[in-house]
Order: sequence, then C-alpha cells, then structure tokens
Amino acid sequence: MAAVVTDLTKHSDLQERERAAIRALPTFSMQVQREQEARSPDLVVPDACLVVSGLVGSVAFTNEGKRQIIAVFIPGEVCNIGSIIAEQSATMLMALTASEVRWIKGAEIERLTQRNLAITKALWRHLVLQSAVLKEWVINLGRRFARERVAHLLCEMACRYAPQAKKAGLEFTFPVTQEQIADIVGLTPVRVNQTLRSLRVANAVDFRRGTVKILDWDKLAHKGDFTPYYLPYSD
Amino acid sequence: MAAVVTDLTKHSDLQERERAAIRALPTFSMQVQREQEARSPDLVVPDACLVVSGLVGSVAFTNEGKRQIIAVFIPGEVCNIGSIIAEQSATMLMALTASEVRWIKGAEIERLTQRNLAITKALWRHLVLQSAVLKEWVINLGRRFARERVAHLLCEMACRYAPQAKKAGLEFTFPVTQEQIADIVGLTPVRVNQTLRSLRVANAVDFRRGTVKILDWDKLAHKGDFTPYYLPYSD
DNA sequence: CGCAGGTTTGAGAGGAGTCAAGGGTTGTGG
DNA sequence: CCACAACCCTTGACTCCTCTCAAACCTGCG
Repeated sequence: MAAVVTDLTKHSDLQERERAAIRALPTFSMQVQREQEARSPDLVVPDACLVVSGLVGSVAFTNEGKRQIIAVFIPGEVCNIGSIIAEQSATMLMALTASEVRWIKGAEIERLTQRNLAITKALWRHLVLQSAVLKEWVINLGRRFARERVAHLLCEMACRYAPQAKKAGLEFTFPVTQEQIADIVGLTPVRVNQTLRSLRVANAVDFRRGTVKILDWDKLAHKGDFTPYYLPYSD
Repeated sequence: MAAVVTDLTKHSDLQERERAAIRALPTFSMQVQREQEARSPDLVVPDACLVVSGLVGSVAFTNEGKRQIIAVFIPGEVCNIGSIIAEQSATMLMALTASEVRWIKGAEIERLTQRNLAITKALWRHLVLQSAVLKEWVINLGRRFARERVAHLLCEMACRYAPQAKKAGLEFTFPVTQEQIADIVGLTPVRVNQTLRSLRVANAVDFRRGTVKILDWDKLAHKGDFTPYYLPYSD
C-alpha cells in the first residue's frame, strides 16, 4: 500500500527496497457505516488499518457504558499497528462517519519486521508519535476546561488535516457530530454545543455540521492553550 | 543493567546473548530530590531511565502553569525509551519522591537496536504496553468521577506494585502526596482529600501518608470501574 | 519548642451534567 | 413536489460535581 509508505516516510527514512516491500503487502478494503465497528477480517492476528476516507476512532467503554474516544485517525493515517506485537487493550476501532478502511495483514507485517530493521524502527517511531498525541490528550482531559478542550481539539485537527492551517479563513471537513466531540473531550453533548457557540460568537472558530472554519487562528490557539510541538508534521 | 532485562523479559523473550548485551550497557546512577526534575546527563541524545527506588513521573505543564502527571514509574520500570528514536514532546521526568534513577545511554541503546532485532522489538513492545496504560488514563480522565478516578488509580498501582494484590489486607507504599494524586487524576488536592476520606469510610481503601491499605479489593475495584486487562503483569 | 509541609474541613462560587422540549436538515417515499 | 421521519442541533432550567479560598490541624524534624 503506497499510502502506508507515505505515512511512514513522514517521520522515517526508508530505502526504495523497503518501500517496495511495504507497497507489496496484501490488503483488503472495506466500507464501514457510521458508528459501526471496523473489525479486522482476520480475528486471529489483528491487522493494521489504513484509513482511506472518512474518520476512524479508537474507542473504549466504561463498565457503566460511557464511551470515550481515545484517538481519531484521518485519511492517510495508519493505526492499530501496536496490536500486531502486543495487544490486550479493550479498545476497538469504530467509524465515526461512513469510512473506507484498508486492512494490512498483521501476520505479513510481522514477517517483514522479522527481516527488516528499518521498517521495524519506522513502525516503532510511528507509535512513539501517536503516543505523543495521546499524552497531549491526557493533559487536555486532566487540566483544561470545556472551552479550552474543544478549542485544543480543533487546533490539533486543523494541523493534522492541513499543516498550513495557521492562517485564518481556513476551512476543512471534520466529519463528526457534537456527541462524538463530547466523547473525545470528555464532556456531554449539551456542553459541547454551548462551548462551540461560545467559540463562534468569540470569532475564533465556526464548527457546523462537520465543517470547521477557522476565523482567527491565534485566538483559537490561545483559547485552546495549543502548541503544536507534539505533532510531527507541523511545518 | 540486569533490572532492564528483568523489565523487558516480563513481556518479551530474549536470548542470553541479548540479555548480556543489555546488561553490559553503560549506566549512570543519580539521586534526585523530591519534586526535582530528573534530567539525563547527556543533553544531546536523551537517555533511557530505570527507576531504582522512589517514584518517578512524566509531567507536563499547561501554559497556565497547571501540572498534569502523564505517567508514573515504580522501581524496576524503564521509561523514556521512546525519546531515543523520536521525541519532541514537552514532557519531562520528575521525581515524585526522593528517588534513585539509573540512566542508560540512549546512543548505546540506539547502537544495540541497529544490530539486534529482538531487542528492538522488545523495546517497541514495551512502548505498546505503556501506551495501553496511557489509554486507560484517558478513559479515567474523560469519563469517570472523582471517586472512580482515585479508586482506579489505586487499583492500578496495587496491581503494579504487587501483582497478587487482589486479596484484602494488602498494604503497599505509594509515596505520593495528595497533591500529586490530584495532578495524576486531574482534580484538586482538596477534592482528592475528600475522595480518599469517602473511600476510607466506605471501607474500600485507606491511603495515608504514602501508604495504601486495601481494605476490600472487590469493593475498590468496583468503585474504580477497574479491570486489569491492560496491565501486562496482572497474574 | 517551633517551624514547614502536608492534611483536613467548611463555605461559597462556578463549571458541567441531566432532563426535556423545540427547531433544523437531510433523505425517503408517496 | 410535498409530507414525513430520523437525526442532529439548540436552548432553558435545575441539580450536582468540582474548584477556590481560607483557616485550622497534624506530624516529623531541627
């Protein structure tokens, strides 16, 4: 899969031989409906997952049934790689909007890593970077108020969707409902709604039905206490 | 460092040759005072860190100066490994109590990984497991109330300090102040205090000045919504 | 003994959750 | 082309959880 090479070479150098090996990996494409689990066809060895279109989240549930979205993946990003070598987490992948995903055989990746160190390190580095995002989410959930949390999330998504987002007027599609935002930032849908309105009247961002319009990047970044150091692709 | 081998072999198999190579890594021991940063002596290539005694946390600060503890490491655990291959996170290591740490030259580990795939994969797997804990913290911060958060934390620490913790009457040292607990679970010290009291009068746990007494494991695990699936060493 | 730092309590303010109803959009079928 | 249903968004009122501020209380230690 060429897209996997693209994602990995954002942070790691790979020889042409290695790129070719990755491109040659067998994959299996799948359409997933909104709010449906994206389940790997191979139930024995979990497969890695490339998001082709839509939006995919890694989600978990409390014993009381509350949902928390642990991570989101946008088109072009590869996820579920860690599950290949060690996974016992009760996390699952779920399409946040109708999505196309492409499964990459975990067993085949495993085989590649047995022979090729550069690929192994690229996958390892990939996880380190995802882990940096996760750390930032911990800070967001633990030490920021509703408005800051939502603003921070929108800043992050802006940087990930469009690395040159820093100018005002940028508009991009972030196809989630307010309820899903709530499950990302640890709030209730009602509060998210109020928060979005407050960000809109403050002329910072305008989020409406899955579309984000950055009105004033500096204001938004300030309200969201956002510094993009933790994102690898931030210009 | 033998302790590093011990930590890695909790989840990965290593040949004697590889164990020997790890044991032969040059290290540098250091004492760190309570609430002081544990800074690697090598500022160019960050080193990995083994906690020998005490308690070390990975901490970050909000622009407003609020602190969030992202992870804690108990004696015998190795941390800061990811920083060897990719690190731009604004996280730092801090001793939560007077601690002894042992630095393992990042450049040397890097050299080892260049030649040895099994070690690389062990380090990778190590990160996957730490990442599973991080995910659980996201759930804790995002979707649980104060009492559940604190109870969950104490359950996790019980399992990590003493894998056989599941029986009542267990007592272990968890040398943190209530303020530090607050920075772990995203609350204020006052609230943590009230929460601890409520857990005590409910006869679930008794936390006092750095010592945890499990009074009723089932009750505590229930209140904390705790399932240890995500911990590698849970019996 | 007296100090320093952590712990414990209380009261009041404010952020966030809950419940419930109404308003918009989108898509489907008649 | 209109009617309707489904789903999401929006709002308001009230409750509950958590924070803030502040003072008093321990406890270990010099």
